[in-house]
Amino acid sequence: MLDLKWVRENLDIVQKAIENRNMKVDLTRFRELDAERRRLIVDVEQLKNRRNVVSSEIAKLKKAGEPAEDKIAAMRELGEEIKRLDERLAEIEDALSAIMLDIPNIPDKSVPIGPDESANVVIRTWGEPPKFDFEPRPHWDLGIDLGILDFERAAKIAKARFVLYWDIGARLERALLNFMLDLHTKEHGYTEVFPPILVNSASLVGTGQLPKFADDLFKVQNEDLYLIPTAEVPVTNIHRDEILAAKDLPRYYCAYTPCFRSEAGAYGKDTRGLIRHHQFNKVELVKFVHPDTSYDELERLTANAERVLQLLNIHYRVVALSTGDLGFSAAKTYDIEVWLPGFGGYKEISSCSNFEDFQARRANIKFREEPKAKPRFVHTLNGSGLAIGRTVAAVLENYQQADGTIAIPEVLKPYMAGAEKITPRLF
RNA sequence: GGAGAGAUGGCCGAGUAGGUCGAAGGCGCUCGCCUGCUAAGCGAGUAGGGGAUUAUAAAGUCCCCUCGAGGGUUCGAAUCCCUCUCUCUCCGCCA
Repeated sequence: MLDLKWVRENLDIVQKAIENRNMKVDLTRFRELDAERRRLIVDVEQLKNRRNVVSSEIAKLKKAGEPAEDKIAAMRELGEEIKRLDERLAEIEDALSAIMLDIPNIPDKSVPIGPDESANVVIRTWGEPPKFDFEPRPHWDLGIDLGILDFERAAKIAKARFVLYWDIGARLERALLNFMLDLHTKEHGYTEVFPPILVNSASLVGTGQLPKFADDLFKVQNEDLYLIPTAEVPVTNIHRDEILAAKDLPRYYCAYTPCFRSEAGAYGKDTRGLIRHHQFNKVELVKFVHPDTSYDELERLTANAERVLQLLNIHYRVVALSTGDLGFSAAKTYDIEVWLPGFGGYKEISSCSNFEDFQARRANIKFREEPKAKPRFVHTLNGSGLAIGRTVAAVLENYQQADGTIAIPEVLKPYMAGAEKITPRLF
């Protein structure tokens, strides 16, 4: 959410930012509601002031044993008037906050302007695509033939876009998430947390998934609870409605959680393999930082995520998202796109964003510069470090051998119970 | 799931026959004084949000709201009523 006063005074900037995002929001209604709200506040508060003054006069009269019936009668009428105005004000404020919650974040100046992902800009690449003296195969073929990925049974148990990992495939998933958690906690200074994976609607409003994107979420029946689409939601909300001390910043958290997405608008997209599932595992990095440092922190966060692929020795590139491709809450985002030789292209494996104070204002996360200073909003950031399922896909495709087996990356060997490579499951 | 108790400022904790209570007191914290140093002591300050005012901002001043959340009763509610949420204790069930 943006600051109400700031929006009032910078309507043209907001309008332009929304257009750059290829979205529409009608700001004339905002202008009307905002003006009406302030008019009403002035009126109703004047009346309330009078009520307070006269009520204390009544108290004095009562104490002195003197009659106050005329004043009480007058206040009874005033009370009715106040009630009417308060109701009207509440309606206006509801409508206004609905608009405010629907306005996306303002992209940072450095974000490339463009209508969609075609305007994204490649910032850097790392490593090189592996060379094969055979035709590399996609991970789903490899996984199915090795008997470690079972899409058919997963569809039987749940539905399409789920997977059942078998044996060393399951271990590879677990190895990757342990490797990532160890890397970020031991070498990058993150504190590991393990949060609830069901969250309430207030948390989802805090990070920006609600009210706008309810269709993307799985909701628990008859409860105000949703399956998390990303650990960003519970972890960012750790400090909802809190005021941190300046010395508490920056805070770095990492979390492994499963993630659940309805993929409502994704029919026909990425229908094969591990790329776009209703349930997937992810290690998430979340930062709470001082506003002055958030863009430096974004660079470091992205570097922390990249480190995973570097250690796995898998080629990738980093892309700056354009205004048209940028997420609703983000001010700036780098996607890390991993090379998938069997699939024959790059695929997003991490999305690292600076939300500035957009989430902090929604979730009311503040800090004090000095012990007595006025609280200010922190800046929040997060990024995948990394999505596990897509990393499995990347390992399978990049480490595949001519005979259909998969070599195990050096850094994963300590996590693989002595296995040197993935061979077909025999039972 | 059943029964009971509770929810007040960063923390602890007063405050129920409704009337200067946004709230005593203590701790903590900030600033100052005092003191070779430290401790102790003394003084002052110390919730959040919103609105008005000033050409903008900071500061200031005035006002409104908030004593878990939302509603109600009343001229007036931390105090009374209703609903919800959470915490604790006991019982039941359960990994």
